[in-house]
Amino acid sequence: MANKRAQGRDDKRSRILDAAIQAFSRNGYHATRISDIAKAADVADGTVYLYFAGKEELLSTIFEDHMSRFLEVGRRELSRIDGALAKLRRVVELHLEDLGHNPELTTVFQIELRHSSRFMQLYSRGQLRDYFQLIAEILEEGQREGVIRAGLDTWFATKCVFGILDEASTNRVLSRKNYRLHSVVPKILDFVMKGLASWPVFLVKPREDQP
Amino acid sequence: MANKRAQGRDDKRSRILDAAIQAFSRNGYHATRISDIAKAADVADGTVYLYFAGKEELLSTIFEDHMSRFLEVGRRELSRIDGALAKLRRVVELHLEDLGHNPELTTVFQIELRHSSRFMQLYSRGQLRDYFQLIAEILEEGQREGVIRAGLDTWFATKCVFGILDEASTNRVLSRKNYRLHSVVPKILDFVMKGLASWPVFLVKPREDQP
Amino acid sequence: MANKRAQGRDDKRSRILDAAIQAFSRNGYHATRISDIAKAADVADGTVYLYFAGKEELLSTIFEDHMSRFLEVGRRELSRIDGALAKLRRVVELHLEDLGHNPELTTVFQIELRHSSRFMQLYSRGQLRDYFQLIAEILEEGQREGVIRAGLDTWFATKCVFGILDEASTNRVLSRKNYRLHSVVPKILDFVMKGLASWPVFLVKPREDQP
Amino acid sequence: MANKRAQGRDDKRSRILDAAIQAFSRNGYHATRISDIAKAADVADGTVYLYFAGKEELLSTIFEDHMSRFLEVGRRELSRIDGALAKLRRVVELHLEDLGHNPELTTVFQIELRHSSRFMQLYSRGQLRDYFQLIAEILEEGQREGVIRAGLDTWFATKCVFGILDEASTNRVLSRKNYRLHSVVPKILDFVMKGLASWPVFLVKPREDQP
DNA sequence: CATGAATGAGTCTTCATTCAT
DNA sequence: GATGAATGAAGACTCATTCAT
Repeated sequence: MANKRAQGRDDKRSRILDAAIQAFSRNGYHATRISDIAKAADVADGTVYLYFAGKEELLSTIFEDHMSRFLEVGRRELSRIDGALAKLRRVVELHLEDLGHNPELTTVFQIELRHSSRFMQLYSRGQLRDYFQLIAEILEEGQREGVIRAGLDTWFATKCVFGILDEASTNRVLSRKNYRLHSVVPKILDFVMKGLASWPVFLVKPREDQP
Repeated sequence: MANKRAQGRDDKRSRILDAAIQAFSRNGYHATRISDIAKAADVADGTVYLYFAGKEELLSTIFEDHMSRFLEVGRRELSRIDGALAKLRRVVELHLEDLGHNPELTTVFQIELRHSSRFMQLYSRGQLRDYFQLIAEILEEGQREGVIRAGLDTWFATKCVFGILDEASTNRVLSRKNYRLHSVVPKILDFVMKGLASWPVFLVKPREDQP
Repeated sequence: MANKRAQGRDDKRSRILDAAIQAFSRNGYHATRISDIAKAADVADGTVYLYFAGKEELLSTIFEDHMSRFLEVGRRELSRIDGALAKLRRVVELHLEDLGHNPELTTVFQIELRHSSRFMQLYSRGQLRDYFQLIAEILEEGQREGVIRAGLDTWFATKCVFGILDEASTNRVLSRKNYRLHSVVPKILDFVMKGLASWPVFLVKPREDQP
Repeated sequence: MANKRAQGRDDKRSRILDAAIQAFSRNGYHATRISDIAKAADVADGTVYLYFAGKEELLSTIFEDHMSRFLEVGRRELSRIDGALAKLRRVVELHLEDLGHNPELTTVFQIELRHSSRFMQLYSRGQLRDYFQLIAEILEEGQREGVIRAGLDTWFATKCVFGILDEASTNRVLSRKNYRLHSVVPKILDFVMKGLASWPVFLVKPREDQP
């Protein structure tokens, strides 16, 4: 009975959260009314406030909940993988796949969340920082393995990698085409690993662009 | 006289636009009221509507105006530069510098603009596409010169480069530190050109990540 | 057992009532939520409705309960006192003391109760009328004793006395100073008995203000 | 033209204020919706906020506006009257008449205003204090003339007089009978001047109630 | 009797936009 | 062209009350 009630609670919370994701992604954060969400979740307007402090918390909860699960899954998977390159590939796949499984969530993350005044806080600390840390550790592992250039500022490189993944995600959302992940992932890895330069550049005048 | 009148118009238009940039960046798009902008521009509320169709157009005009000028300057400068690598370096500099000269504009671009429902349209077409084109042409020129890998999907690579630049801009806005551009630009170029991989990886098994 | 159960009921009822007095006086009737009262009384929200029909009844019950007790005590005490003047003095003392012993109750009576739409009904009938009656009877007794002017409209005079007592109570609440009752009571009696006029006025032209 | 506009402003302000008095007195402060007031004043809801900060300010403005006018008229009239007793009589008349001319205003003052959280501030300072001062000065003048007992605490006596007047006003509102002022005023003056006591009391044992 | 999760009606306030002057 | 007073639609949030357990 207690179980049933607890399930009822979780059930309602989930339904509200799902409805919010749908609504935010379809109509945008500001255009979405609490009453829309409540109606879609089949609860009363006031019920939303039993689970969330307000509209903004709904948005940040969506982010945090999803990010938590993503990080958890990511860490678990990566712990089973050997080799920085293989790990990196998996991260790229997860980043694109994960959001790919829930395109509406992607819209919320890529478009709506950016606007939130709270996003700046979420950005630099909290779970997004954890994600950065996850990537940075892979790069450092790669350096120890020798497959990633020593001397590279791994935190800076992490931001670059994230920028590319983020841009790829945004692209998927905006282009609405069903990007084929299996074709995008290798391209990203190729770029991330080898950059733009053709080898001769390095072989002949490897330090041209370094001061 | 006609000139003077035209200047009067332009003057007012500029003042409104400047006020809008300040206000949007300081308080965010939604928290900014037309009356705030009008007061800061020293015009009546209604006057804003003589120059702009509404609040949203104010935002898109900021984007378009600035992007136009940026592209114009960019194209002019690049036409005087020889060599794809030198051009690429200049683009990176311009991207970061330009927005760097007007940090408030950066905020508007990186945070507020993303939220606009019209941004999706602006993103895929219009001037942002022109900007992508500018970069893509450099990459293609580099391929012809042999300094950039042949066989690289230049449009895809352009998106990657843009993702990195965009992330770098966002970082500057959010970290509020005075990023020293002269230290960031070389790091970006280094990453963009050489990627993550240490050379031995390529020399030993150059196609590991290619299907 | 029935007793115990009844005590349980009364106990809960009392706790709710006490909590309501505290809350109403501290935050005002409208700003007080039923849930505040329930929490302070350590019962569930719904339990409040087992004892009271609603928020409004809580307010009127506070008034009626207290007024009943006040009248009961008042009548008992007065029955043991001889002489209208002594009785009057005791009424003044009781009015100020009683509410004085429970300043929060005073706030509820002086400030919150006035606002109740039901107050108008309570005012003209019910226990407040009983209180008026109590005072009026003293005045009539005084007339029979000869210590109070014959020909005085006792009902009207009662209202005057009440007005003074009420104002004194309000003053105590608002000034938050600890009015010393033993100094206020004689002043009130002095005013009530002798009024403003200096004796010569009466001696020379005693009926100036009478038509 | 400027005049017309200014008139338009004042006109609208007045209409809103009048509508608010009607509405507050008929339905009570809390039950009155801004939209009710706006509709009755024949303006848009938002217009109310161009003239008043909110609902509460509407209430306090009604009080202050009216009290100002009342005090102004009172002071002017009293300056033309000689003798403290005559002045006192006029104050009683004005108090009852003034509110009598606008019974709805009386309801607002006697019932609704008391509930306002701001009333406590208004009570002890501001214009109500000015009113107290007005009465106190008459009493002091009466003491100098010798018609009012020397040694009387005039500030305390003022509160008593006010309490009586206030109670009389409340009575009028609640009883809804058309109190005949010309019969109430003398009764009040009689009570206020002579109190309850029959003369013999004073003549025989004048200080019985003084410590 | 007691609980407290759920309900949903109710409203103040903001502010983009208009238009008479 | 310029003004700024007026408009009125729109919506997040509260909380008294209910009722299934």
